[in-house]
Amino acid sequence: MSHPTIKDVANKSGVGIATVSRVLNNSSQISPQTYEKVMKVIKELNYVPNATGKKLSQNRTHVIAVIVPVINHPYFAKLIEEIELAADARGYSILVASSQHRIEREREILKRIAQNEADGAIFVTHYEHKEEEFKGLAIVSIDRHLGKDIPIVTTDNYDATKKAVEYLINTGCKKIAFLGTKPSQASEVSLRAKAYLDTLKEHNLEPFVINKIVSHGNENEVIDEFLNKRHDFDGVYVSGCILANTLRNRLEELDDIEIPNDLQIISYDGDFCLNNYSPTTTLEQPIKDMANKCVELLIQLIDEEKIENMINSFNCRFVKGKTTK
Amino acid sequence: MSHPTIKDVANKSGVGIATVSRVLNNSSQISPQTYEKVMKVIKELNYVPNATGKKLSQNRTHVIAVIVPVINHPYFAKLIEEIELAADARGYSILVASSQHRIEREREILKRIAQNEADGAIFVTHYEHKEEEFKGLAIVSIDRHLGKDIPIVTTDNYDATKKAVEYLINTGCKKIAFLGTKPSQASEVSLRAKAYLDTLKEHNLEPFVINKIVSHGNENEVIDEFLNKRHDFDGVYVSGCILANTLRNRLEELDDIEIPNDLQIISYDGDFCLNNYSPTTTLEQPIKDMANKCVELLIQLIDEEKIENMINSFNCRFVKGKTTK
DNA sequence: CTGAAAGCGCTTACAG
DNA sequence: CTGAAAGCGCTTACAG
Repeated sequence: MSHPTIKDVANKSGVGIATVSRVLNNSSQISPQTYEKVMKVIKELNYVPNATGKKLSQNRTHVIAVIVPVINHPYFAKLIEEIELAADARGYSILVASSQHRIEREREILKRIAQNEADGAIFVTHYEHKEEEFKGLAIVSIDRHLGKDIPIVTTDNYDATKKAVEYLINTGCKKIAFLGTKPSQASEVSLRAKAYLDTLKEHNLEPFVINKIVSHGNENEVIDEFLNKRHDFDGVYVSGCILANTLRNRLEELDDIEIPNDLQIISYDGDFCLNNYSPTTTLEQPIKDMANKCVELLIQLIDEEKIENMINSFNCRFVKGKTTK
Repeated sequence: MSHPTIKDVANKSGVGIATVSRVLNNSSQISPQTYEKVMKVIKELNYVPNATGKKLSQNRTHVIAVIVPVINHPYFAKLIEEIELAADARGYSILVASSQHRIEREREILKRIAQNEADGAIFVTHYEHKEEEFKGLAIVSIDRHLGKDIPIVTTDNYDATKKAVEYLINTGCKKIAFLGTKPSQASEVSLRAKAYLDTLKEHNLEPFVINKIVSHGNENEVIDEFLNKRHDFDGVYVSGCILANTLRNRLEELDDIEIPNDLQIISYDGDFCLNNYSPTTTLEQPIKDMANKCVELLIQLIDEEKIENMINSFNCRFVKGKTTK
């Protein structure tokens, strides 16, 4: 027999399949003799339990879906990695799917969850969904308010940004730009632009905002616009890691601007440009903690436990790099 | 009823469950009246078939596992993304797991496949496995020879490298270094160093190799060693994208070397440093084609079809950037 | 401590 | 074209 089943083990051990199941799961007291006997046969037969049978009988897949716009993006890749580790530690596997910025793909994936491909999902979306699309599904959202029953994990976009902008001001910046790739839907991320505007207003400085809806891969559009309109900025707040890296690379080409003396840069997200020797000053999202929280919340949802906080905001860490004074 | 089953649909439609199943799968001729009747009830009940039931009865999960050393690495993130798209196009979902450079984790994941969490796996490993560990599993390997029954997808490491080194020589380089993060096990990747050595020998040039076993995140060790020992190199072949990016960032700090005039650089993999305006000259792996081939081969294996070629080597594309003359 | 039986939600010969 | 029944490989009350 190529793939022995629990029945084969039971027969060969001379016990019932229920007993084999109990041995496998340590689910109740088993006499030592029985235990040994069954274990021996399991080894002899090289028996491996079939997860699908278990899933069906338990109505639980122990799979978490992770839905992101794209996989090949340093922030999402890191997020997926940390979610995988957190999930694995709790006995869950992850199913990864990318929406590729297409809402129909997101719907397709949500459907798979309704079909019990996974017990629930951690969802990063930039699209508008009706709350009813999530009905009956266990979902945790990152950065987006998706509905009142859907917990959200995010960062202190407003406070961290305010602190960053104040840092630029305190180190002498007079003319500070905001560069961002605007989310297409209302998201916590929008608070970054708000914090920037509020802070500049408090200090009587004139704002300059470029905040475009742009897909990953086209970040240069934002930078182009900035470089074209650039007058005499001495500070720039950049709303994401790719933008920051793109900006830095572009400025290096120009050769006439020295960082941080002529221009200071602070980015959101963290520094993913792999440049250990000249890191960007950044508001680093605690991705590992966020991933852990996502998994924890999702499993609570799956287990129908009560969720304490529907909004879970993590503090970014201000990490001084070489792009600020 | 919160989650109607096929039985509920059958009862309400006044047909047998087999008929509902046939409607769902278009698996045989159905009278139009029956079809309409059943479809109507499916909609009324908002019925969604349960994938686990299907998996158990068909003994097929339609899930592919992707096992990589780390997820948060531009090459692997891109690979995962392309595999997901290729798999999705064929009706498969992907389960992603990272070994985190630990062989025990790889074994854990292989076990999950034996447990039918997935129908098979696309496997990138740097570790030594016994061929019997893969027995009975549908596995496709990238870059590594894992056993005679395991198809492998790779690139023309030798030829592409030879061409790159010759390019450096033809553009005037006299002293060319090889920088690499050596795979800990025999892998097609090792052919890069061989090609480098052979080519230098042919041209009577003296080789200089730094090829260390180094995990992702510690690529600086290689670069450090190179910068310390650096004498008067005018060319460097770098065996991977992270190394290339690290090297370039480090050299920028030094300020006394102009690229490509003083030093030319060519890397393997492709250019993942997100620097559109000053890309690295690179031997770009056709990751999309490779991903497609992996999925195609794996599904053939799962379907127990005959595999034509056990070794599938793709040609890298020489992409001229700004780091060579 | 243990076993027989029902059940999880599907698919698929088989018979009609 | 359709239905009853067996089967996929487990778990879990229930009874002992």
